[in-house]
Amino acid sequence: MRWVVHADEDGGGRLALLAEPSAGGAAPVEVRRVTDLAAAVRELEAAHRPRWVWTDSARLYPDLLRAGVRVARCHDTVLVDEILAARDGKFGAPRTLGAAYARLHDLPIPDVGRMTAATEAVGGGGPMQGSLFEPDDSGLPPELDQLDTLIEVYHAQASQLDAAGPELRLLAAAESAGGLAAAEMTHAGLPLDPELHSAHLVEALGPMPAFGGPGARPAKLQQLADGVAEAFHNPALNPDSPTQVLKALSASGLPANTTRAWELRELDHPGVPLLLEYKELARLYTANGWTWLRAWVRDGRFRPEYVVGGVVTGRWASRGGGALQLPAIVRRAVVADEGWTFVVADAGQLEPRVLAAISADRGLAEAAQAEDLYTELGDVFGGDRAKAKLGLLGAMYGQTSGEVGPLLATLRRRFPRAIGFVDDAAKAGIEGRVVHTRLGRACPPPSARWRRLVGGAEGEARADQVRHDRGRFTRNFVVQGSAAEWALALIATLRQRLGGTSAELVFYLHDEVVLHCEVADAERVSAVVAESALEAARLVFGQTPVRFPLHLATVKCYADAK
DNA sequence: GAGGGAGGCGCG
DNA sequence: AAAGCGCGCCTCCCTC
Repeated sequence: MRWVVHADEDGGGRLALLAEPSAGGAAPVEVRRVTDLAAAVRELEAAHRPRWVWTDSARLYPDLLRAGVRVARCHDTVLVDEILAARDGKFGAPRTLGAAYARLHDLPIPDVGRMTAATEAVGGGGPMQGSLFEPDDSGLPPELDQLDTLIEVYHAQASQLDAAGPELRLLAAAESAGGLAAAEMTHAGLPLDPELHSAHLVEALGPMPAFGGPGARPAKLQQLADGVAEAFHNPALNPDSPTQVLKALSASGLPANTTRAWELRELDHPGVPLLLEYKELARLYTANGWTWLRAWVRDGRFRPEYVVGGVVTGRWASRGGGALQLPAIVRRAVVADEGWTFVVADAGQLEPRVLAAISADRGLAEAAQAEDLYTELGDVFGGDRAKAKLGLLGAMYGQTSGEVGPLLATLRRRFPRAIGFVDDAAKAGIEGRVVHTRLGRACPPPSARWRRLVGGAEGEARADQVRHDRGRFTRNFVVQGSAAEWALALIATLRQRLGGTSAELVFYLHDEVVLHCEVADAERVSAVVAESALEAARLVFGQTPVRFPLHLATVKCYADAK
């Protein structure tokens, strides 16, 4: 059963019941106008668990969640449109029904983007609007009925997915499930104790400065800054300024091309350790200090916004709060509620295992049956695990220099299909072709700038450079993107199977999920996660001997999971 | 004074 | 301009 949803601005909306595919016909069987959309969705969900067809979970679902309504399945039209558009070589359109409609009819893409929280906060909306909220930001021509148009676009997408085959249908369903999971995660929030984080900050930085603003530094940070200035005999030296630091280093006779930590560590000077410590703490202060805490943590929950498919490879991105870069020290303040615990699951060595699966390399697949793939691979390099890891990562990232070259030659000999697979992807990229993930997500075609540079107008070396840059990108795309599909399938399966437990998905980071559940449920939840991981592998890779072992931990504090 | 590129670093 | 992919977000610093 499929219900199409169009929401009004006032909590009501229209619902259209689609005919079963076997019955044929594109016209809805029934259309209802409701004044309380959340209540209507709740009722139909309880009675039928339909597949909901709507424009955009990111816009609609948070309101439903706030009203206490959850749904099992949906078709997210803008997410699916983005996948389909990518396969036509089109990227960067706004996530609106108008863009999907325009693409369907070969019209210019309307330039109506979603208003972000930030633009709303500063009173965006323009001088012509009577309210802060855009009444219609669909980007559709006003004469079109939005529900009818949504139905039309949905049918077109469904037939494109059917024509493309089961892999892409699976990707569309998983991406849509991801859209639901993302909204649910933001709704739930990651439990984070602000007092505890603040205490960690005081421990590292000293007390919070009484007055904010530029130049205000916590005590320990200021001491370090003073120490650096003194060591380089320059009282005015601002350690935040790479330009000034580089000058100071040079004045002290130290050879450095950049002020990056790895390069500074090579230098022998009393100011350098102070500078390194300063940089580390300054990073903490600016990225995850008290300002961050106040902006992003409310009522003991960190609530970032997730952008499903926000990375070209299909990985998620995030907006605000730096959710996908939470440093270890912040994780120390991520503590489960009283009587609750975290179940943290991360996939070990996901990308090389994915490579083994998508390339169907028997040798690598065999190694990928082991708990530690790199140790297993070490035999190839005389038992040297580090070499195995370096070589394989080099193969997936396109590294050729340094000691990786000879390792790669060995790997190529031993695992010809696996290395051949990424080599082929690199070759496609270099030649300006596109590559696809396991389930059919397409990488962007070369840009006009790329074609111009490859044309050679600016010199052979430059042309070579950009061609090989793209080769490394496509080489990695097939692996990273297929790994993202496994993770997406895990999320989709998990949220279906966690019903009946207290568990909620509260964080997701590329190859790692964090669930928050009652202590008594932890064992059962762990089992569900393990089963879901198996199911994800089956869904995405079919029959494969490759194992995707999970590292499972039940912990009170996120930082203890590692 | 807004905007954006560069440098830098956190995460996978 | 760190060998080697993908991001977000901070400050600095230059341009308009």
